[in-house]
Amino acid sequence: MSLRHAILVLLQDQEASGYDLAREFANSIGLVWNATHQQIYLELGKLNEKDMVKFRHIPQDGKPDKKMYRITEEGRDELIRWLRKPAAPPRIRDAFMVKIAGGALSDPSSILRELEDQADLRRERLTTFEDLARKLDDRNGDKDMYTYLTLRRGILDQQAWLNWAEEVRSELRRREDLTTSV
Amino acid sequence: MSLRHAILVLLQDQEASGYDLAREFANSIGLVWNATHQQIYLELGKLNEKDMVKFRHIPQDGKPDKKMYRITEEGRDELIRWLRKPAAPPRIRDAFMVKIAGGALSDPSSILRELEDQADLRRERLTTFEDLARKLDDRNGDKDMYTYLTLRRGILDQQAWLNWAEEVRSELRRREDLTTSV
DNA sequence: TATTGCAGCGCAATCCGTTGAATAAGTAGT
DNA sequence: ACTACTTATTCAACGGATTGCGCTGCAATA
Repeated sequence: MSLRHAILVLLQDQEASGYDLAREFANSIGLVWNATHQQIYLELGKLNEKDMVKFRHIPQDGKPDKKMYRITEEGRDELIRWLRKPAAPPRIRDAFMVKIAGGALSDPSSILRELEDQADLRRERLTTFEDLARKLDDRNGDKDMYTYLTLRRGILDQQAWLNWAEEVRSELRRREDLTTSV
Repeated sequence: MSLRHAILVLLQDQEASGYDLAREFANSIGLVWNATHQQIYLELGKLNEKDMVKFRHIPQDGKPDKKMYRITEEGRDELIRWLRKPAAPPRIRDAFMVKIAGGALSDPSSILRELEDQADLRRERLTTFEDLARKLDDRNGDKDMYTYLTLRRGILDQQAWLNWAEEVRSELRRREDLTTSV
């Protein structure tokens, strides 16, 4: 239940609209916490009711009005309270891995096909993370260090995944060799 | 929404009770898909209504009766249909990482403390996965290969995490040196 | 001119998931 | 004798999340 806290973390640095936050969830924080715009707008409403954020109306011409949210004292208190207590380990729910575990039902070629699709995705992520990390390489402020470490987490994760994919390929090839040589 | 399919994968090999499945979710498949027993019982109920599984009553003396579930033709069809269509990439929701991203608010020492707790957990998982993988090292059947690959995924994942933790430690130390030398 | 996309917000229905508890009887340990 | 754990299933309540839909209006593109 910490979409809430992810939002508060983002609002710490700057005032932002729901839309802004949704974009950041699609990029930076999305690395560690996913959320859609509906969820975000809903949560902002709740946070507002609890006085953890407040907003000002910004009328815009042409575009619809927007609400620029900022964190309040109560919000910051809540965030700090949350930071203090230990986080539950993330629960894992990886559909693709379920497929692998039940792989004996599929044929190897279709597994390999999907593996490559997933690998493309990971490679893409890897390069974007690496680019972002390179820009932060002269990390000075505390804040930069923590975003750098967050990115490093993403990078190591993608690399581990890609290494695993390599193992899958060679195992499946090994198996093919065994069966065709019979 | 593929708790369903994870269950079907497990039922493929053997008839099992909800309780059995819950245990397997706590171990083997839990590596890639987490679920509690309540969820499993509920899902078994739904699967039964849709005729994707059926069960027989086993009265037991001493222990309460159990329901042994097995997969049906419809269940197998559904599973195969699902295996064919591409899996959505898993959504990431890692509370601890949210803390890191907002780390500038905490003090480094409390971050390090929690890091070590999480690292303990990962190390523990790593050794259990490695033990299981060693037992499968003469992997022959297709099925064994896929469980082996699943385990490898878990192993590489834990290792990547622990390597990252090492980076966090040295970064935080570096930072401490900088600030204390001022 | 029609379509697509972006910026910006929201509601409603439903589904999924979590928490917490209840029941029931055996077994193992202090 | 008391406690705690294991086997085995189920229910109720709540809150979180997802899916699908709706609105406005500008800018760009085909």
